[in-house]
Amino acid sequence: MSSQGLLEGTYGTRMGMTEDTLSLLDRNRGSAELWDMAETKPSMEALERSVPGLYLSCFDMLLTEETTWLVKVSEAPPTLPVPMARMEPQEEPEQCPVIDSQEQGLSPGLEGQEEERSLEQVQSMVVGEVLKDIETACKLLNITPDPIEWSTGNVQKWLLWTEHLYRLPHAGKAFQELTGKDLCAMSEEEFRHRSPQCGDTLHAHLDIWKSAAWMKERCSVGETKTAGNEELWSEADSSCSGQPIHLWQFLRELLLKPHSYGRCIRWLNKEKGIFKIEDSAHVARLWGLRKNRPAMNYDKLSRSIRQYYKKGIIRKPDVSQRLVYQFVHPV
DNA sequence: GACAGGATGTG
DNA sequence: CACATCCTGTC
Repeated sequence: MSSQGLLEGTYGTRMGMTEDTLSLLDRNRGSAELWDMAETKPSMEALERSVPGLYLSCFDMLLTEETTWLVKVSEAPPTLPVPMARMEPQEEPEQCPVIDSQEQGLSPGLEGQEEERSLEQVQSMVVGEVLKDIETACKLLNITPDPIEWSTGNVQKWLLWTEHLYRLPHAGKAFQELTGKDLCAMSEEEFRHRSPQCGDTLHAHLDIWKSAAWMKERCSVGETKTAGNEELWSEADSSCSGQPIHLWQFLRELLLKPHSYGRCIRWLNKEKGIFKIEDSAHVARLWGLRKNRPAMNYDKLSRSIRQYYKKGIIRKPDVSQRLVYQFVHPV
């Protein structure tokens, strides 16, 4: 089968598939209460924990529950729930011997591992494609990937785009005068209230955008891209020790991973503990992300660093330079 | 924009 | 207590 044929087949079945997979996503609304909480109080503490879980479980469901479905419709390859049908032609059904052998019950011992590995591959590919498609949409619409930053105009653009992509009835009016922040704080319930026909669908799509923005922030420095999934979660090392992370610990963490963060913070003299913040805005954004402080900036971060002067944790080096600090007790 | 540090509020 | 936020002022 030619990729042309695949494309057509995909396109033809897109609507049905989309609805199916979206309703799947909807069943995963376990975290909905958390969003509701965020609505009453914009402290989005629960967000950090809920989003990655939601994100992973979304694709988890796609990749587990739907596996048989994925295999069986190999004549008419499936679409994924997000605008990423374009990736399909690259993945011809003939290219999946693993899944085929599974269908025929071959080598049951290898099956599990092989399946797991191929699922992982598919998963990271899916994540990558989602991010890519969001990026494309952003360029096209001239909006930022993070919904929280959207103006009312941006929200309308996104609505038009999503409606167009999924042939949804126009619901822009129901969401007029809402900013991205408003939208992000809304529960699925409210979405449906404003648009009974497609509120849930829109809410599900917004969730994906939110998760993608979250992911992107986590690995935006460097070209970690999709491959760095494992590294992303192991990054929680010092923060999972229980207590909330301190700023100086966080800075140490970043300095420990020059591969990921070397562009925004690096050692000038590791032995003496002297480091330089190369991209103040970016470091501040990462700190804000870690602490769930969207309004964090370098002005505030540096004020916190200055509090360390008195405590003897961080100081200015003997020859004071812009954006250069020194740990008083280097490791 | 970086930097210094006071004042005040918060979980 | 460890910031987060805001602010005045200097370089």
